[in-house]
Amino acid sequence: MGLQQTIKALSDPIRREILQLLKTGHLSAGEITEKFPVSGAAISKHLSVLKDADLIRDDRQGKFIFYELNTSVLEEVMLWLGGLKGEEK
Amino acid sequence: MGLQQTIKALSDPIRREILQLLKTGHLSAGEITEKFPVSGAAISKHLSVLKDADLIRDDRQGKFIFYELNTSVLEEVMLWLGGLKGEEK
DNA sequence: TCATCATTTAACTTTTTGGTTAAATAACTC
DNA sequence: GAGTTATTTAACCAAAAAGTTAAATGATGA
Repeated sequence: MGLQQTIKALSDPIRREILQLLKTGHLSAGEITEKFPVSGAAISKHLSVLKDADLIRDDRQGKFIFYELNTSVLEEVMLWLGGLKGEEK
Repeated sequence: MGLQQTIKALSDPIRREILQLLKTGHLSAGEITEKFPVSGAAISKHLSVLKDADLIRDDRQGKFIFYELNTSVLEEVMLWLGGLKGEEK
């Protein structure tokens, strides 16, 4: 993990949109797939990138796998950005 | 420009290091190149990615081209990240 | 157990990215 | 103008990323 993995995960527009979708609450892989013009397999890979970066958590409920947002890891990105703008006064 | 271009530019570790180096002040392309184990041409391309994203500005002084940090464009990234963490209260 | 549904994984293709070396530009100095 | 230095651009290559379809996995329910 770490900053590199987080920023890389954030650098794809579909992945960022997925995160935005999850702001409103958890969604299953299928529900997420419906929102994008790409295959379920492609979305599944995006989800695994996000999961590896710990930006989302998964929760299997029977047939479905629900994904939910985890923003805690964004802290490190914010700090790095803040550091760049010299906010150490 | 826009968020996508900014985050993409930030997603490479060498480019992030270049930005950090420029925190202390402007540096020429050659001075930047010295800090990394890759060719000047490779650094030149990184610099052009950063410049296209408006994260740095260049300033030719005779033979040298000096680069300096421009953090203003980071605002948009911060806002996006903030939005994701639901800081609209 | 079999059929079905939700999702992931495998195998493969195309595009993008980051690197290289060599040639082109740009500016200085003699 | 010729030679030198700083940097970029061109042409190319290899590895990584993102997509596809098809096969595999996991869970449900008749």
